[in-house]
Amino acid sequence: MIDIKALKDNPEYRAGAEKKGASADLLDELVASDDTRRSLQTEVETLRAEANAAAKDIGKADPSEREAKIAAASELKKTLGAKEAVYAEAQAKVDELILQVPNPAHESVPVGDEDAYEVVEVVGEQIAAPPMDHAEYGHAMGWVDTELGATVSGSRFAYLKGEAVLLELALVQWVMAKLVGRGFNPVIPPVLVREDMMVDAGFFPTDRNQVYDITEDELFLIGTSEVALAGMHRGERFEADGLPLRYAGFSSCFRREAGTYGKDTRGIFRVHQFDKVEMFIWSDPAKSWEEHELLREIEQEILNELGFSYRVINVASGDLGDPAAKKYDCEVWLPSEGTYRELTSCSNYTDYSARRLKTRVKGEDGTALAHTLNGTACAVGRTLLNLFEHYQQPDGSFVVPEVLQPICGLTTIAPPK
RNA sequence: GGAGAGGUGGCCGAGCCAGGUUGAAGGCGCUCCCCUGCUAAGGGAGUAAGGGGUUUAAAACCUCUUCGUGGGUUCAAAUCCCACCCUCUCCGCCA
Repeated sequence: MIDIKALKDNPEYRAGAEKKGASADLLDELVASDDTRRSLQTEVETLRAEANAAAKDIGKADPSEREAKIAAASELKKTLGAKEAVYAEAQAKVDELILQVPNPAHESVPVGDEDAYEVVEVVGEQIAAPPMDHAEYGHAMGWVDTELGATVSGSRFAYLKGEAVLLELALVQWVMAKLVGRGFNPVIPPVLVREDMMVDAGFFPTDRNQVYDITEDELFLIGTSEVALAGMHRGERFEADGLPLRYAGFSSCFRREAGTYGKDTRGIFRVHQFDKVEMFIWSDPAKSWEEHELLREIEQEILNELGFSYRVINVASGDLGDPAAKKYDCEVWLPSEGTYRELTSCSNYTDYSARRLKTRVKGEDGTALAHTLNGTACAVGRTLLNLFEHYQQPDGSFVVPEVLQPICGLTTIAPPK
């Protein structure tokens, strides 16, 4: 949720929202309806103050005067009720409009649609495709069984088997240890959450059709542990010197992938269920941009140590999504497709999410909304399939990345028979 | 799943049965001041959050909302009624 006051008073803030595609008409209408709302609020509150005073007066009044005073107060209540109805309408109008306004983009975000991204850094070479693409290789090695997954659960589900499981566990262990070393608190959150949590985390109503709904129990499967991590400090007020708070959540993630029929159908690139280590930071508003760079640095360090070729892009304003003021995507070179594909990303939501979560920071100049940031440390499934291509040898054998070897106890894995 | 108890300010905890000077006693903590050679102890004052308005250099002031959440009754609700959520204890079941 955005800051209406800033929208009204701060031209830069407004420009940032327009950069994200919010129309001038929408913004004008929001500001105007908020003005109306506030003047109605004053009227309602004045009436309410009168009614409160009248009620107190009755409590103190002599019994003989009570009846007349009660009658008068009763009339006042009717007037108040009518005004309240008008106010409620004005409030509803503002609520409806404000949810349509995205978090203003940071000044460093390139303006434009999806293709207007800015390449921040390119690491490694665009290596040639190995004999088998990730899907073929996963199947040949007996690591990924999408057919069985489809039989048991439907399309976009898979069984992960054999050494791939050991690789996954090693990846998670390695990444978690790294994050703990960076001051992150490890968390395994619930994967089922209530509706209000989905709303507060900013996923409902916009992404409702992407989320699995457990109707019977009124619970929803999270698409990322970000949802549950955001819930850890709802309504709290931090001391500024207690920040930043950094969490590393590990969970399975569930996505309906509605509207992606025919897209990325090979292997486990796009599946309904995958595991992910997610970073989440509660920051002092004054320091969130430093934290954002930290997230990028960690993501790059992970990619570097896994030996991937990749590039980092500064995502363009039109492709940011509502909550992010700025987002970096780390796209790994996928040789079989001859292109860079997104593996991790990190965003600064500034106060957009915290406003709904009501999470504040008490600092020297009073309280302010906290800033929240999140970033992928390791999307396990996609990392694995990138490893399948980067570490596949010409003879079909697989060399385990050095950093994972001591954890999973494997060095090379024999080619498929 | 069955039975019971309970959710009040940063924390503990009264108030609820008998609705009205209770935004909430008391205590702890915290802040400031006094006292004290240091420390400890003692004395005094202050101390909820959020929204809106007026004004200011800053402050101050007015007002609304909030006693788990959402409704209801009433001139008036922490207090009465309804629904929901959560926590705890006991029983049952169970990785």
